[in-house]
Amino acid sequence: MSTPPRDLEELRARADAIAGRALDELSATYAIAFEGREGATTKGKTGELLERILGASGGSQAVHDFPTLGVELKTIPVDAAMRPRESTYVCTLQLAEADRAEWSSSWARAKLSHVLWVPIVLGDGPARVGVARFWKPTPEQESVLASDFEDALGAVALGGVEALTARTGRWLHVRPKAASSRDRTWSIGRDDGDWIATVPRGFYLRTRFTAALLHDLAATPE
Amino acid sequence: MSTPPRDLEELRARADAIAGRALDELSATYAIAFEGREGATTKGKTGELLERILGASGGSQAVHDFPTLGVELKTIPVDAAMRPRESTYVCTLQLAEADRAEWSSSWARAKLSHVLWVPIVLGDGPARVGVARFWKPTPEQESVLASDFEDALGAVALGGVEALTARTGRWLHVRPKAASSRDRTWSIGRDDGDWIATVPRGFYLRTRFTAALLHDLAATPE
DNA sequence: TAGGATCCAGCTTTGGATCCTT
DNA sequence: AAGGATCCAAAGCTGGATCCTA
Repeated sequence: MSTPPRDLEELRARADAIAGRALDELSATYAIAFEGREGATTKGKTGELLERILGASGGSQAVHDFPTLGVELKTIPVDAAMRPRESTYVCTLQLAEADRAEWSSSWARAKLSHVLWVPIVLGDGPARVGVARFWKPTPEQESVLASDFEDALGAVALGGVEALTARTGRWLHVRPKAASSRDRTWSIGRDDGDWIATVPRGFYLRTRFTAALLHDLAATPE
Repeated sequence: MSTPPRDLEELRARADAIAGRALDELSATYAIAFEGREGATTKGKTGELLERILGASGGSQAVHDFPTLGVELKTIPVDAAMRPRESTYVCTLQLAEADRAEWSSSWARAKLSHVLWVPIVLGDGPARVGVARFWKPTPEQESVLASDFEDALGAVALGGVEALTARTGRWLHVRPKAASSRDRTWSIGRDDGDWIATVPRGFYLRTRFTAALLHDLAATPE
């Protein structure tokens, strides 16, 4: 809908311009279809609406939402106290390449290196856009994320994909990511080097991490 | 049943002697009545059994279990991983004296100053005695306990007993302690200085504290 | 009433399952 | 298959209620 923002300031200005607006009002203003069923924010629709309003590229390629700025857009549903209700999807885990992957060159790291967090405030009234904030991980934050990432891949390398559960990882963890649990992709299994069909997985940020992050960002001047 | 132990070494030796023994076997050996209903460890019975086996004074007076040693006995039910299932009772909160109480002279502090923790391991088989360990709070631990204690009494002093909930306190917190919620004792209420009838309360150590504590003790040589 | 504690309904968190679009 | 995520049953935790004995 919108053209890509030329720079960070333009992106920030666009985000500021929609802070406080209700989602259904925005979809009408920008003439973008947006129907939640029964008033619930529906799966993925909000993210796509904000992408189009802010001028993100969209599409399924493995590039940033704002390629020229290297910035990723994340809409995050929060309650009135700015606390997220859910974990946040980061990207797919390439199980077939788990033995070769490294944090430093990973798509997860690239995505998380610069994020524009756009809270979607779900309170008593209609869902509204909150105050957006840019974030880059501090060295301390990144070292935890890196260690979580490597723990996950290490688990697959050592014990096969069955050894990797959603319990692994302090802030970044791995969960199924598929339309159905019958979906399958290929991974290394437990029995030495055999390949097995297994459900696809994705990386997610735990709620306790994004909750602390949003809290910190709200307490910090821009 | 047993005479009081003469010193800490004798107490330790008695505790070591029963480590690994099943509770019903011990009750038979020592000829002390002990019936759980349906195999569950029943309220208070286990503590009383261990008191008698180890030679604690028993009774309801506000003195240590081993008065000459200044040691308190705490039986604590744990799972196979030495994780407690429940919070641990410390002592009654004297609501009527809440405005004058201080940690340094409190019965809570005296009780917690030297504890013999006796795990009761509840796993697949019958309930068994685990490896007992002595504990004295480190200065860091005690400062948290002191601050929890003072937060609790401060809440009563400022806002009345209604302001004090089980949410107050990081490690040490306050909960009802009565045979029934109709039981009553006297406390300061919210409406300035009025005394109101309210349910009696006790201090408890939260499970997350005793879990960390047992974990640390198990990892530490004697 | 104090001491020995556990019980258990309800709320919260966890983590596997699922939905839609390109 | 990748990207945008939320759904929701079951496990875990919290904290008020309760049981027994002296």
